[in-house]
Amino acid sequence: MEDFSKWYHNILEEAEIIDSRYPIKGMSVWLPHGFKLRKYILKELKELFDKDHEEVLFPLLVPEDELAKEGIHVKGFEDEVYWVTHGGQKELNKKLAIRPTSETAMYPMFSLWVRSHIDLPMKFYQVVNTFRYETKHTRPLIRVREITTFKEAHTVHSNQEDAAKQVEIAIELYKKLFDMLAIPYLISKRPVWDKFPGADYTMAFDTFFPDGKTLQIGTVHNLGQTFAKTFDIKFENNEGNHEYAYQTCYGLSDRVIASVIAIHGDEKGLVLPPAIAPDQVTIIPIIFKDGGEEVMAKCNEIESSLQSSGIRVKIDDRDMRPGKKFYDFELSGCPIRIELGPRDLAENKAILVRRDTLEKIEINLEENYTSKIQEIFEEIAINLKNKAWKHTEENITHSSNLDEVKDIVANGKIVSVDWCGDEDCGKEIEEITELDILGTQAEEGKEKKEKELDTKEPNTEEPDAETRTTCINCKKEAKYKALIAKTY
RNA sequence: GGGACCAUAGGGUAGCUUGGUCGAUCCUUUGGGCUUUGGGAGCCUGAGACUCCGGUUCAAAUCCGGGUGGUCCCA
Repeated sequence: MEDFSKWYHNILEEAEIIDSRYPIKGMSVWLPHGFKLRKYILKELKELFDKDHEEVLFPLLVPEDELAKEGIHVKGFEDEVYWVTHGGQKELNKKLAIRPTSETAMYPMFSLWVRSHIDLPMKFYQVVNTFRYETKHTRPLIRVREITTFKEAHTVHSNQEDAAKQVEIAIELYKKLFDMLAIPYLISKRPVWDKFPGADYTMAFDTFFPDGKTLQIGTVHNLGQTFAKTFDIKFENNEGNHEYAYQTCYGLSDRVIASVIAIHGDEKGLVLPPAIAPDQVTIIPIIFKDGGEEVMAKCNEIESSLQSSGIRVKIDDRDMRPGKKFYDFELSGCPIRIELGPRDLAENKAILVRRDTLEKIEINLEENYTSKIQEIFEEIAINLKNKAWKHTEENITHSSNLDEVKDIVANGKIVSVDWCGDEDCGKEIEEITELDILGTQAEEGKEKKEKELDTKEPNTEEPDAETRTTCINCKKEAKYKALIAKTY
């Protein structure tokens, strides 16, 4: 893409996703079309989470003393917190923080709720807005001061293993969501210096943007007992002793929506996976002076037939020429359009065009076109996913020469390197390359290798020598595959 | 954290260097009317802007300072 930044700002406006002209830095207005897109993404997300989480809603404001309780955590956020200091003209005795995230709002309540191991696990989530006083350049839906769509889940467990397991469960949930959205992702364990403030460790999802940068689109944190100790979240175990609970939390934001737009969109406009498209089918009547009523009648018939199968349909009956409607259809990202004019009516057929390939398909209106359309939805979803993954995978390069890493990334790629895992060495790598280590993929790599070994003949020659690698920087034994990229 | 640049109708722009001829250009958008509809129609007739605050000056879209908002680059 020539100038991604320009394209991105443009499409947000033209496709009526948001209006970023709201006069406060980093805050925008969701427009009807964007709001619907957001709504259908949230619908899918909630369906996933409602299976074993409870949705709740906590207040926006957090008392100063609660926010300040967890030292490491507050340090990570203190420069970004908005404060409510006045009620009317009167200055408040206790300042109130506008949540930058809700740990400190929720956990004092968790302390009241958790009594016994029988209460555990507890799994909650909420979708709310949060506020962060970003000093860097803001970017609509990507770096904002009001995160309007912050999905945060918080779980409480009676032992370490369950918390660790929950991290894996959350990762699987996120995978499902991103697969549905056809968004490719790289999962890695964030370096210790880049984990969530207060967490034991952070697992992160990054996606690859058309401009060659990666964007963090989801994180899963194992909080261990840190917050439980700070907020006194204790339970009585089955031996009658009191123990601190183990916690996890994991979040998603507007960036998920940004990714759907940025990754699938093209020069003509949005391209949306059918599951979340505000309109799934647009019917465009081609009307001439004579015979307009018959055409409209047929369009209405198709509309109600599709609607009865649960498909979201719109008839574009605006008083304009069809060409303009075709362009609008392409801009909006609607997966399928159906053109119907007098010529088609005479033969009882219609022209169907799919947005992802712009391929024209003739459908016979006497046959079961509804199931045909469902099939095409499937194909579009698969096509978008394959295309996006292919693009991501093609842009990951392995390197064992630190000097070339910077250049490779400058060419818009992600580099995977072998790394020892040492903090000082890692920071040195970041300094030399002037880039970020996204994280390590030890687990995935190991799994892959095990699989490969399984399929090989049992007597292959010394796999140890093959798999032994040295750190790209310090040349000590490498324990991890680390990803290096230019990040947002 | 540091730096550069920018701000003119809903969107994109010309004008700014050298203050006056700006009653502000063009494209798009948009109200009304006629006509038209298989890829952004045409004609007629209307509508719509100098980011805010302060300064310099006889005179500011134009020069100066600040605020706000935006874009990009570097750490």
